[in-house]
Amino acid sequence: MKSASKRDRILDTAEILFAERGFDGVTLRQIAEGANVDVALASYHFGKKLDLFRAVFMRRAPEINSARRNALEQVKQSAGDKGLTVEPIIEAFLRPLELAQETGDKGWENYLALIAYINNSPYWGQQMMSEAFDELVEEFIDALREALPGARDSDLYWCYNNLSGALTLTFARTRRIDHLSKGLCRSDDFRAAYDHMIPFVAAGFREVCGNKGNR
Amino acid sequence: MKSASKRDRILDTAEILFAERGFDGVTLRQIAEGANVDVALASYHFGKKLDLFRAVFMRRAPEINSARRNALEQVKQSAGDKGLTVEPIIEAFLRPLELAQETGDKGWENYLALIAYINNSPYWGQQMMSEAFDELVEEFIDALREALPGARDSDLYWCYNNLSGALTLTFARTRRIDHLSKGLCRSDDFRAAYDHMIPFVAAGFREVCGNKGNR
DNA sequence: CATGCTATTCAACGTTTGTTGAATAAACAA
DNA sequence: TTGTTTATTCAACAAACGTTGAATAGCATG
Repeated sequence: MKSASKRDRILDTAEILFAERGFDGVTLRQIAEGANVDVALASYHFGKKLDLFRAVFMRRAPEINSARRNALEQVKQSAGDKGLTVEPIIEAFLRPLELAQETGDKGWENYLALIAYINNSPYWGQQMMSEAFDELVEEFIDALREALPGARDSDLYWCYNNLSGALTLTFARTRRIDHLSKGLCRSDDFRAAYDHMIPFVAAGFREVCGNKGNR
Repeated sequence: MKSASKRDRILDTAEILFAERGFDGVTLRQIAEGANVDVALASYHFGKKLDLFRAVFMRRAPEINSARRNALEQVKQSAGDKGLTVEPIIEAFLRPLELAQETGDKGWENYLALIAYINNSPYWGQQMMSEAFDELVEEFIDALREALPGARDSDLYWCYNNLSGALTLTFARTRRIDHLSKGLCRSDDFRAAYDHMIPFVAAGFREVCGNKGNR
């Protein structure tokens, strides 16, 4: 991170700090200090503090979307004319995030923690979330509708809400499960988190959205 | 809220604002203004800002715990020697919160939104969460272990994590599902949220924690 | 009424905040 | 080389921050 441009170092540091402490919990001076840069430089490159936050948020969103889109496309092709099933769709939605978290690039871990922060903040940020991700989410819900014929739309959306919540808490890596399980589970064991989340969520969709025969 | 003591008005207003904007997003002066009270009064009653936050957080926790404990006790008695099953346990864990949100007392809605905020904040608050709720959570996990004989402990904890995430997002009432579903679902329709969450989560537990025959 | 205790306000403190305009350095074009 | 644009620092601003100590009011108990 030392060799990156100062502009990028500001983004990287802001990503870390915003993810940890939220928008209001971080000062521009802390970001500047972490990036080894003058305070005024953040304003020069990004404008207001909120604009910097937005830049951090939008930087990695396209990469997530394209990874997910590719995975979904592959699931559709594999299914062929046998028809779509629930679990592979859920997997296509979730696994790209696990892979991002497992790259060893701490930036991705921080970014997803930032998403967790925003996704649970009612006051602001929802517009950013929708702008960045909703279009592709709709495509996944379309696929699930196809895999669960006869499902009510409202049921599908409520199930997606449950999925989103479970995923978000995993992003946050709060270490609460570490404490609760007395070390048996670790918040940063992404493999385990997703391996449990995927069948859990898939079973929930099948239960709530009918189609109980087709398992 | 006008007739309540100034001390209580501070707590009520702080509850609203902390839930909306988080600890760092709220100033003592905003709280004082909302409560129609001098700034210094918050410090007089509660000490530091963090102590006020803690007071807000701890105020309603016991009531949740006792409501949940009663519900769990009733489930155990109803089960008798037929043995515990998953869904009633989940229901005992969740329904008391729906009831709290449906009392019409906005304070409960705000309080639970505050919980959502803390539960997804990695930086701090986890100690408060554990202190307030973990003891009873353990009792619920014990009950689930009994209902799912042969389940691995780690599986139970990961499933609880999924449950906790889904519940938390419901607390937050971010209105994102409203937007996504084009008004078909509403974040403040608690009945619908819990009616979908309970079977969803129960199915997830059964799927992941084995015991697939006993449905 | 006087006394003591709690609740509340007032005024102010030393910091820290986000942001800006001018000054300087670096990179690049002609 | 110049001149121009971009990147970066410097210094400073007014505003807002949490917190405190002293002053005032309310309200009991004696």
